[in-house]
Parts: sequence; C-alpha cells; structure tokens
Amino acid sequence: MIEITLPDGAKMAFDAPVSGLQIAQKISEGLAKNAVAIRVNDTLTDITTPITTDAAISIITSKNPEALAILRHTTAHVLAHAVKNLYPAAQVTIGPAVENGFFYDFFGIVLREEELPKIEAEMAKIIAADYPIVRSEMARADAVRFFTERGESYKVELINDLPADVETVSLYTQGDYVELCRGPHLPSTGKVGKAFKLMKVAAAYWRGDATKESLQRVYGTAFWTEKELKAYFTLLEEAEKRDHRKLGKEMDLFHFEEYAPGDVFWHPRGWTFFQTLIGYMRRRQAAEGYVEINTPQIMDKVLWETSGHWDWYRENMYTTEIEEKTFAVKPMNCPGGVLTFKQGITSYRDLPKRIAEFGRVHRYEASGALHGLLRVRAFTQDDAHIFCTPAQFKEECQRVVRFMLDIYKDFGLTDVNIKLSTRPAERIGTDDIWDMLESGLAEALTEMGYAYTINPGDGAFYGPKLDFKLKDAIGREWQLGTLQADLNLPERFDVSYIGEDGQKHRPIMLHRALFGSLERFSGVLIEHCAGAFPFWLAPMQVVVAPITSDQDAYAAEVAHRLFVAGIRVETDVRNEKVSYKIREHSLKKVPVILVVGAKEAADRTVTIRRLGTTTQEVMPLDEAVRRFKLDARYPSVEYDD
RNA sequence: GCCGACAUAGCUCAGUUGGUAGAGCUACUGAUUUGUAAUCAGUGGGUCGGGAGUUCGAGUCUCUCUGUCGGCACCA
Repeated sequence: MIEITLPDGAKMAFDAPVSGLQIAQKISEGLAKNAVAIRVNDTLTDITTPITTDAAISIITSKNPEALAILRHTTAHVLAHAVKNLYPAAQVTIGPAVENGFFYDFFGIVLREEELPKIEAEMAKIIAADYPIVRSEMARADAVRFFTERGESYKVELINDLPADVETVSLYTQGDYVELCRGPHLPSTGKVGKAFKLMKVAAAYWRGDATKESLQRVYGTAFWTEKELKAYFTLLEEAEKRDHRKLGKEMDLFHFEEYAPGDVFWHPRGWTFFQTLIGYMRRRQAAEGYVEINTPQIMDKVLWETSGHWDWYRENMYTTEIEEKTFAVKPMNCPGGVLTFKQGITSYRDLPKRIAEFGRVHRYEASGALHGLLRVRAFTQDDAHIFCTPAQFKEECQRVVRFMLDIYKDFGLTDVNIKLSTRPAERIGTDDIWDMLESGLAEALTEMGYAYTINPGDGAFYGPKLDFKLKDAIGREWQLGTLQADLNLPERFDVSYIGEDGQKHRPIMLHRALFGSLERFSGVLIEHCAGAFPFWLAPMQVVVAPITSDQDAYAAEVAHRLFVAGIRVETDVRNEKVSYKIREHSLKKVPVILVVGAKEAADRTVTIRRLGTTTQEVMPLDEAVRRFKLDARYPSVEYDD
C-alpha cells in the first residue's frame, strides 16, 4: 500500500508502485495530458517513473516555471539525436538547459550556421515520430563498456569522474538514441512540439577549461507555444535595435579603428555625453564628502611590484623600457591614491578620507574579449579610495552602498542585485584579515536590510568585494559598480594614520567605483535608453529648425538665448524641408526640436517637438528658455535659486 | 588567446560558374523657400581590409596578417 499526498493535502492510496502519469490520470484527463514531470518529496522526477514508497507529490505541468527547463533539456537531447543521425562521426558530450534556451556540445564535427535548418528538419522528424523517452539504470562498469563500444569517450570520461560511491548511472533512450543523463525528461519526443529553434553555432572548451579541446556548441531555444517563441524573437530584435555599437554610429557618438583595438575614438557628441556623466558624478561626489585627485599615467614597475599587480597581472599590463628602467601604464588607480594619501601625516580626526579619481587605465585584454564599449583595453573609472579606521569601516561601506543605489536611480536603474565575492584560492593577506573584511561587508548589508548572494572565491586577490548587477529596460543584467575592502595594500605600502593614542595605526582601504568603467556604463546606458537619453544627459539637447530662410535670424536668436542659458543647442538652417530635419535629428535622438516659422518669429514663440512624440506645443520663447534651463540640471543635485 | 564566420564608396548593402566594380542614402552643384520622420535634377566618389600565391586574367580560388562578429576562456 502506497500513500500519495497531493499539494492540497489530499491523500490517495495505491496497491502497487504508481507513476506520476497514473496519479494525474486519476485526478483528471486534462492534467494527465499536460503533465510534464512530477515532484516527489522535493525531487523532480520523470512523470513515468514508478513511485514505490509513501510520498508527497505535485504534478508539474507546462504552467510551472521549472517545466520550461525540462522541455529545453529534452529538446537538447532531440538535437543530439538529430546530429548523431546526420553526422555519425560526432561524439556527444553535454547539453543542458540554460537561461534562454539550451545548448549541446559535440566533438569531432564542425557545423556552419547554414546547416542548422537541416538539423532542425531532422529534429522535427524525431519529434513527429514521438519516440517514448525511457529511463533506465545501468551498473557503472556496464555503462563504461556500453559507451566505450559506442565510441562516446566523453560520456565514458563523465562516468569515470563520478564520485567513487556512485554505483549505477541513469540512461535515457529515445528510439535508437541513448544518452547518459540524470533527467528528468518529457515522456516522449512528441511533447517537444514545434516551438523550438536552433539559434547559432559557437565554440566551447570541454568542461569550460581553456587547456582542453574546443567543442562544437549549438545553441537553441524552446518554448511551450509558438506565441512565446515569437515573443522571444521580438525581444531579440528589440535588443538588436538598441545595440550600442549600432546606435553609437547612428548618433555619431564614437568609433573604433584597427590602429587601436579596444580603445575608443569619442566624437564630439559622444565626448559631450561622457563629460556630462563625469560632471554629474563629480558634483554628487563632492556633496558626499569626496575630494578629487589625479595621478600619473605611467609609473615605475617597482611600484607595481609593491602593490602586487606585477605578480598577478603582468601579462595584461602595457610596459615600456626606457634607459634601463621598466615603466608600466597604470592598470589600476589604487597605488596612485595610496601614494597621495601617504603624503604628510594623517590624524584619526581626518578620517574617513574619500579620495576620488577619474582614472584612465589600460589593460591588455585578450583579443576575443573585446566588445564595443562593454569590454575595452583603455577605460576611465570613476574610482575612489576611502581610508578609514576599523571602527568606521561598516558605516563607510553602508554610505557607499546607499550612494551607489541613489546614483543608479537617477538613470532609471532600480532593479539591483548585490553579490558578495569572498576570498579566492590565490590571494595575499592572512585569514584573520579576510574574516574581518568579509563579515564586515556582510553585516553592513544585513543591517541595511539588503539581500545579497555569495559568490564564493570570486573576490579580488587583495580583498573581498560587493558587486552590483543591474537590470536594464528590457530585462538584461549588467555588472556595474563594485565596492572592495582591502587591508593588504595599506600593509604593502605601509600606510598609517595617527590614532587618539598618538601611535601609528593601519587604516582600512575601500576601493569603489559606481559607474565602474565610464565606457562600459556609456554602452549600457545607450542600450538601456535605446539612445534616447534624458534631457540633462543628451549631448545635443535642442535643435532649432527654421521653416524657411526668412526665420534664420530668429532661429539664431533662439539658439543664442538657449546657449547662454547653458543648453547644448544648434540651429539647422539647411535648405531642407522641416520634415527632413525632424527625421534626421530624431534618428540622432535629439530630445527637443524647436520649429520656428513665420508665426513663431512674429509672436516670439517656439513650437516644441519632443523625441518620441508627435505632439506640438507652442510656448513663448522666454518661458521655453526657463523650462529647458531647469530640465538641463543634474538630477538629485541641490541648486541655489 | 581558442573555435567558427565575416571584411566591397562616408553609411547600408548588391556583385552569377574567375573576364579589372553597382544601387540607395550621404557629399558637392543647381533648382526649390518648404509647417512636423526622406523635394527634384545633375555631378563626384572605390589599390574590393593589408601582404603573398595560383591563373592569360582574382572582389570572386589558396595561404598569411590585421580587424570585426558569434561563442568559449579571461575580466585586478
């Protein structure tokens, strides 16, 4: 007798082992039809696996979020099955569900994008055949023999690497295709349906290890309905439209050259935008008690040996030999900040000291890592180093976190995910120090009521850190700011302050960047706003467009009034129709176009057309200047007026 | 760095089986003086990413370098 408890507490009794499917059938035909898997005592299992003991269960249907991963995992198997049918030389490795779909990695074949439709057609056949997907167990040694005979050496390696106490492995069979897999899976290939698509071919290292062989990866996605699949493609199209590399060209913000891969040529509009970000941050940091410094771009290698960077990142540093000395272009601003702090004697009364630097750093990133503004070799950090006493440590961290989130809010980035990265395997400093800093960061967050997740071993070599990940307007997550706690650099550079007791003490050093890299933040912001920056941040805020050349003089006057008010403005007096001018400036994402014709010139008004709308608003010139002046101010900054 | 793909006018792209390059927009000139996302006409504009090779002949085929794209690895 087996007693099954349903999610609502109801109990059902069965005489013999019973599968999820049988239970579902007993409840309703509809449920049985939609059943995808079953949760048995908190473990996801196949819907067809017999349950042999009393259990609490819930039937998983396509409505449950975890069902999607099962669908995708099964679709990955169908992909592997299809590839084995078409390319018998391929060896299968692994093929899990991932965030937006699934992938499968193959060894021994090279696929091109053009071959994907053919593979999809083969998958459709396998789905149409509706092979039952049957789970079975096999003794470990038998499984090794089985996959060796089939020439699947990667599966053999996977089995051999299982913990010693594992005696049996599970296999899934669909038609003549057998896969080593933990499951669970859909009950038959037909359940995959039609809403799947192979997306792209790519490469991946076996077991994610760059020293191991490169495998052929195929990415795909699958949904329960074709409508959802279509919605996903719409989202991808939207992301493509927002691509900062494309918008950067269209809006004439920046470009790259092969003479300087990974280094940005900022155009007038891009640079204006960039400088506006700096101006805003400079103002807000000043209000937050920071001072700003600037330190040398190139310094003696000896300095980097002291800081430890030479040992850790030599390969990624730009160096130059001059007169038997080796110099390095700075990859980090910290040593410059430390040396500046060390000038003179600092009293405990002067702490915390918050020293900011918009520091331009160079790092020789692997060529394949470069990606538009998002990953470059030369970038500007809104860096700051805060020196404080151990007693001030926690509160200072909280101050930074609060400040950081407040800054993000001004850009409409409110969905924040905080990660605490702890000590890596290779590091400097004693465990006592790491204990103190890690728990300090954790407590700082907990006290403020912020949730965080832990990234074990992901800290910097000199200290633990908080990383801030933000979701943009279309739900993509970006890592931006960081807050790092460090006692090691103060130690290495013998940094001290004089305490109340008249003795020297070691300060704690916080490294923090809110934008992170200005270049990267620019890229993220372009995609987040789809190029349509808020008025205060737009590089060209207003274009004055006269309708005929008779209004050129009035247009120039309007532009001058705005310029004097601090607005970034230009006139467009070209011999073109207004609709042509509007199209051009709209594509360049200028937030405001002021149309001035004979009426406006006579009445001393302007007609306002705002980006993204087609409405028109007529306003007296004086009033418009006053309004735009207010709109152009930095957000969250106090002004005297 | 690794695997794969791509590189043609300022931009977006065509270019058949190898026979020394085309379009639209832009730019320039002229006409037009225009009311909310492209006015018309004319004229320019290219060592087909660099180098080497095969060939009577290479944008097209081969090799190589550089860059870019899609991933992976990396990211102080």
